Amino acid sequence: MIDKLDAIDIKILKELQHNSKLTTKELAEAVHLSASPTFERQKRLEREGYIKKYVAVVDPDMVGNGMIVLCNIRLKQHGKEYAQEFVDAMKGMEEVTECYNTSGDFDFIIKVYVRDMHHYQDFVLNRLGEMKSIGSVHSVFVIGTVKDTHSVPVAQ
Amino acid sequence: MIDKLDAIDIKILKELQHNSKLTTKELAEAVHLSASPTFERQKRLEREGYIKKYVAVVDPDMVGNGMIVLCNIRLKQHGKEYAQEFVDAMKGMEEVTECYNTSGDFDFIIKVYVRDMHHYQDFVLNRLGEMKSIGSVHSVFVIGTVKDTHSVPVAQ
DNA sequence: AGTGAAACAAATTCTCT
DNA sequence: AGAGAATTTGTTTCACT
Repeated sequence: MIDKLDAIDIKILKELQHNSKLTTKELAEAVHLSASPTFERQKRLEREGYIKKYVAVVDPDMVGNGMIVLCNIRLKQHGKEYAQEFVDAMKGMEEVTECYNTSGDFDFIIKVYVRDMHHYQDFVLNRLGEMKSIGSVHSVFVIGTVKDTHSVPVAQ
Repeated sequence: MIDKLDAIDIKILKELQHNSKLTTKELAEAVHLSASPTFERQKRLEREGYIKKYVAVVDPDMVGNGMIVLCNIRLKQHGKEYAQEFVDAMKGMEEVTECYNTSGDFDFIIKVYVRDMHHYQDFVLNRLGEMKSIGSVHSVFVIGTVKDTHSVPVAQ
């Protein structure tokens, strides 16, 4: 947990969330330590699960999926089967990158990346529309991305 | 753009979005090519902006910020000054990891990572509450994360 | 826990096809 | 464009503090 981390561990997490291609030497300089303890700390953070994985961040516009829709979904009923059908379907759809069970008027909110409005229409009609678990869909369109850090805050 | 990518480029993007720690040799095996052309393709994808950066994915629970709130915000007025104050403030807040300008009843939706409800209360009252640009705030709490890939779909 | 050197592996470049 | 060898650079381990 967080209280097992000292200031240097926190700095390492912040640096690597920003740029995981830093060499051990560069990271060591950033945290004012030599390479081997820095390396050992990074491995410990991986081993203990603070760092889940390392990924490349791909530009959605460049790969032709620059349109983002936040889609609020209400299930038809709140039985286990309906929820399971929905959850399994979301996990299998590539264009759905995030899916949260939420409080409020809707049951779920999903983030969908598509090429354009035509593809979104196809997604809603032919993919969501085919599911018996879904009661209603309310689409919120992203007009512009103001901020999208790929970092989680790390408490000090 | 996407039409400049062949099937191998797309495979490389998919693999690296899943795990950027693959060695050139491992990536080469995955795409059935030898190391040097694979390496050259990866560099090209970086150079041309398909890959924006490489990051470590940190577990929010492990670092004590496991609570997610999706916060819908309406500005008081739609003048440029108000929007600018809001946007600049969002960029400066670590707990706000995403901020989108949206269609619909609200102007923006932000994703906030906090420790617990007390911290969220503090965030709304003392951080958002201090801003003259904000008209109203509607909080949607994340009960559970069903899916959170750190990947964008790459069209085939 | 940290340092610095040594051993090892991977990234990067180059030449040839 | 891609393959394979050669070189450079980074990772990982180890002996010492």
